[in-house]
Amino acid sequence: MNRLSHSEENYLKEIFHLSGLTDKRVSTNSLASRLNSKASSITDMLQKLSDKKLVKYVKYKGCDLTKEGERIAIQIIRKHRLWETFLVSKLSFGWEEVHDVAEQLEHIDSAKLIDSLDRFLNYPKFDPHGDPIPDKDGNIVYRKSKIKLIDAAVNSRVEIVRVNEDSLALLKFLERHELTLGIELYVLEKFPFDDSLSIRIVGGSEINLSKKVTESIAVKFISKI
Amino acid sequence: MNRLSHSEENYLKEIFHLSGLTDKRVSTNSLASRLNSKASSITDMLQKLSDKKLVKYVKYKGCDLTKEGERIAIQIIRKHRLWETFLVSKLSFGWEEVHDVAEQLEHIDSAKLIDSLDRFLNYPKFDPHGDPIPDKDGNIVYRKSKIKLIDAAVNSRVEIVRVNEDSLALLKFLERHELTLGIELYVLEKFPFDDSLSIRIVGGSEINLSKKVTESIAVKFISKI
DNA sequence: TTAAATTTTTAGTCTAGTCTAAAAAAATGA
DNA sequence: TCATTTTTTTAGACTAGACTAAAAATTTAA
Ligand SMILES: [Mn+2]
Ligand SMILES: [Mn+2]
Ligand SMILES: [Mn+2]
Ligand SMILES: [Mn+2]
Repeated sequence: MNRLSHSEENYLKEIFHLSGLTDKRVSTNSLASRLNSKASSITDMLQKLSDKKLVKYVKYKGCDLTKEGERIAIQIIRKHRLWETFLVSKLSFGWEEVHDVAEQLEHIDSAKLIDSLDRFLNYPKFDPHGDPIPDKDGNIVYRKSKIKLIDAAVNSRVEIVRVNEDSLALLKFLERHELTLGIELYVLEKFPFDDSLSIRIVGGSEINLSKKVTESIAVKFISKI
Repeated sequence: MNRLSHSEENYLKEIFHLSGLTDKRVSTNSLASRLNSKASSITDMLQKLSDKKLVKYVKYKGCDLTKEGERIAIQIIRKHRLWETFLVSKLSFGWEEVHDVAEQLEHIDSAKLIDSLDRFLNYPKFDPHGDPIPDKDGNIVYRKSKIKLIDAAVNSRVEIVRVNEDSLALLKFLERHELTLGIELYVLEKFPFDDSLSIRIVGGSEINLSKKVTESIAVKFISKI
């Protein structure tokens, strides 16, 4: 297979992410908004990727990845997450600073480089936001029994295992309030009025979190309190 | 200044290298052959870079860099050489494996990344081939009193301080014969017939080196023997 | 000094990736 | 159901960066 352009790689990656969420066909418009481009551009590219047998595309019916397309998408995600991990753990970047650089680094084409980096980092399983890092062969081990904080039961003790990396502002907010990976929380009370949630950081202070925040944090259950 | 394309950055870098050698105007054809493209493409790009005030271009008279063009070229070279150093010293790449990957990595746009990398590597002065690494401000400290092996005097002891990285085959040849940076040699005899040169590695074996090889190695004088 | 060779530029074409505007298909809902 | 709205595709245009072929300028050398 010929080398793909950055643009083609970004399409494959985004199709993977979108179809992972819904586990079905990805619409032209949803891609357009994620890729910050116009629907007509998406249609063009889907036709090209379809010719290359990387996506299954049916006019007016959206697309999904072929086996080969998925393989490539996963390798790009692997690179993205390994680079993010490198930036945080070796170069002392903050977790809110790594995504944009990783968007560039993920397109570097060298199997030897990425496998050496993986070894250098000691084969990390998760990136700085708690997302799983696919291995060399494309296997992804998803964390089992992980729920959104918004769905956690009142009076439970939980640990933050993953945050949504899409928003810079969210990551800064979380950092500011010490809501980082591995931190444990008590879920105190839910407020139906605005769907906010009060938590207490174990050994720390009480905070009221908005729906927008509690939807973006994933936790694992530790115990009842 | 707007972000430059990979192609524009490669032009600037190559103009810098070519004008460094001759310290005068760079011809269209010399650029074409170094960049593996056609003279007409070079002309187009030079006109564009001239509009952007990155090169001084006079029709039919070649070009050279403006202050700003040179500044950018040096930053790209800094990135290239820091990445090569990273690959060799942290990821155990061989010195013949790093150039192609660095050609990609040099275009990653993040001042924070490159300055962190510099610190992580402990501010290296030279890359794996012995070329100087420009600092953050673009200062380049060239090694003083460095001569080509071909010009070294018979009966002198010298140390290898730099090799030409352009040819993969050369780097492999040198590796194979233990002719790496820091290695010391006795210059034994010159053979006018084919301009070859016999050397002995200090504590090692005698080797006859072709003109092509001795032109591509730079050494520093240690002592008479 | 001028004719021939070489180098460089111009003119025109191509592809990738994007866009806008218009047309067509699909989904919605009264 | 069928008219309206929404989504998607097509048609046509643009830009960056490359190419080939032909024209123009420069250099070489007889
Ligand atoms: Mn990311
Ligand atoms: Mn991440
Ligand atoms: Mn190099
Ligand atoms: Mn080098």
